Amino acid sequence: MLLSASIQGTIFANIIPIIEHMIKITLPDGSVREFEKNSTPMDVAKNISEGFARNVISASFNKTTIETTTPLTTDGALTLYTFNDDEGKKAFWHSSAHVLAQTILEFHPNAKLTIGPAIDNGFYYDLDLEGKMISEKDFKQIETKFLDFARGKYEFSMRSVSKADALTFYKNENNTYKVELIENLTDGDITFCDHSDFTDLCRGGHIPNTGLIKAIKIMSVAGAYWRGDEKNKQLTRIYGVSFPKQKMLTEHLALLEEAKKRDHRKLGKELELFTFSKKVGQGLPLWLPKGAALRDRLEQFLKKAQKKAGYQMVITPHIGHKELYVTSGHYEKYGEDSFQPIKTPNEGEEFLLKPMNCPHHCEIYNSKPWSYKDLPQRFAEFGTVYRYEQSGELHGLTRVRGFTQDDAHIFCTPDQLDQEFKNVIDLSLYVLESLGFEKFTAQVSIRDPENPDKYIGSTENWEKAEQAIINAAKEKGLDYVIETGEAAFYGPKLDFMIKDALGRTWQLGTIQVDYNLPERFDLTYKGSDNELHRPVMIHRAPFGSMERFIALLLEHTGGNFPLWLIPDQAIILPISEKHEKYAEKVLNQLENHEIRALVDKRNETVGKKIREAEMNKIPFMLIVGDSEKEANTISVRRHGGEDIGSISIKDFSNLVTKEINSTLKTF
RNA sequence: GCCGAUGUAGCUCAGCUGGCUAGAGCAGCUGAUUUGUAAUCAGCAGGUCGUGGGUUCGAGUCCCUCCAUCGGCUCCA
Repeated sequence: MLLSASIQGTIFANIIPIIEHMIKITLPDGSVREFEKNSTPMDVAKNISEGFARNVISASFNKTTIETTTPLTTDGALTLYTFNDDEGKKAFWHSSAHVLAQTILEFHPNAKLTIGPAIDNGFYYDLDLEGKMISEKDFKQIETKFLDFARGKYEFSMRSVSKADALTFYKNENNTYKVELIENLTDGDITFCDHSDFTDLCRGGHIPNTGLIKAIKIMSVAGAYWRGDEKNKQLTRIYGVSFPKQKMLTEHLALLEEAKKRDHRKLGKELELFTFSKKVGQGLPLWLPKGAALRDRLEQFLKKAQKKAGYQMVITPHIGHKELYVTSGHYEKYGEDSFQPIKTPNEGEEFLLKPMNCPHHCEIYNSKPWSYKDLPQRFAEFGTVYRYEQSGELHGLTRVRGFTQDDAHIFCTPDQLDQEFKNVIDLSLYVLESLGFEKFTAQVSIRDPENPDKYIGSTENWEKAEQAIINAAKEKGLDYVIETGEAAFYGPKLDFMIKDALGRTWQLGTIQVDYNLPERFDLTYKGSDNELHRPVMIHRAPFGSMERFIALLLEHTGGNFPLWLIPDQAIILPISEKHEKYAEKVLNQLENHEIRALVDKRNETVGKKIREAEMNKIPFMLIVGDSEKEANTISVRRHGGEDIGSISIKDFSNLVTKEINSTLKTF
């Protein structure tokens, strides 16, 4: 559309004598201004104000990204972006990727360029260095050279190139990657971007010139497969981030440092929640007493809600006969990449460490005949499963080889599916809300229609399942995105995605609709028509896994867990040895009020005890000395320093209860 | 698994281009101190420098193997 409009413009300009012609530009605030035809977004910006124009780095016209130098030839809606806008950042970082590629070519003239997009927090460029490598030692000189180029204030300019010319250009460079990209493009849609003596295949969206980039930091170098496919060659990916001001880079790096303090691996160690041991094995978390207690509290919380929601707890073994997983289809799909089967010494029977609970729950369902009147049946289990994750994929508690799912499987009639699914959404939202997760995205994962052999089951059932999920998400008013090709092999799913301290997205809760396992396990129920019918199955885990959920909760709260969940709610700090007895008495009374507390009896100053209680993130410090003993009170200091003053234990208990009730609602 | 980096005391870190018995703070232990809202003082103890090889007169330091961890890629039932 845009292209044809500009071609038209060119034709008119060439054929018809230039007539003064005005166009109407609508700005985001709704105001309309008139400009001469062929004015650029930068002209518009200057018309608004010179100061503003200096900050404008990118633009979109009728919702299509254009250059700030692109002549406007028709009436339309124009949005101008600065670095403060996401669009502006995107243009800034995308442009930076061009300069990065130019810089790398200085050091490695034979490097083959591939792609270099802007990402959420910077940009990267993938190059084939043909055996050469780049390591952290090279970053400094890359940054220096980059800034040299940036200071050249080279303008970015776009030009259309015919498919044939584009192919010739990159064939001459022996760049098979670009050739492959161009071959998939339509002739007429191909554009190159030039700046300085550097040229790249590019669809556009740049800042006016390189001089706007004042600060650059090469963040890391990594291997990345061409087109994201493991079978392809691994390229060198260089990550960077750039800014229009040095100060912004400094602040950005400081922010990253801050985020590292919330890393669950660091906090988990500091707060003595969990640990790992090389001897036990990588990816196999060991829960310490405080962590285990916290985890148990989370489990009790969910069990209580689940009981109300009509779930029943079941328990299944940690291993299962290989045939079980052959039946479910998991063995075919994942068997090769799993921990290999355990063989019994005499019979040679093969067992697998349980990689998921669903097949076990199917067999529970199969343990007796069901009537439609019995459904839905909801079997829940905190089931520990083991999966062989490749060593490089392990990550703290978020990606492990042994973990516990807060799993449940709902077996219902097709008629009950919608309601059951919506009930699960309610439960999932209740869980997220109770733990203070406000920012999350709901992701609907559906099949990839181009890869049908990745999935089992009939197209008809898949369509039903996908529709059921989308309907439920809509009806519940979830803000959801649809991801094609992200479904499980047996069914589509709705996942709740949460970001960690560094902005990486993780899947927590999940709800999946499954028509396939019921087929494979031949699950049935007797309908009102006295015929056997197939139930539908919902797999769901509101936490996802205890491990990952607690990891994300740690990063979100920075270790300041909700009061109802935190391991130690209060610590009693006797001023000296002679107040120990009173401290014990206070502890006893707190226990009667079901407040989790401990006494710091060490021979240390109060100052030191407070310091350590602060670092241990204990919400309340209860200082007891002569005056408290006298008045039968406690002096309450809140984590962070707030002095609540000297109050009775009953008042303190009320305070704690009130605070807990404000965050923890009943389901 | 692949690319890049890291691995020194329980924790956080120092140890320059290879050169005396490997250092510090915190934690621990012992003693003194009996303390009022973010670190009381002193002493002691603690390390086959991730593992196994190699180069060298000599290796925490250089090279290789493996293991683990970190940042990515791929994968994620």
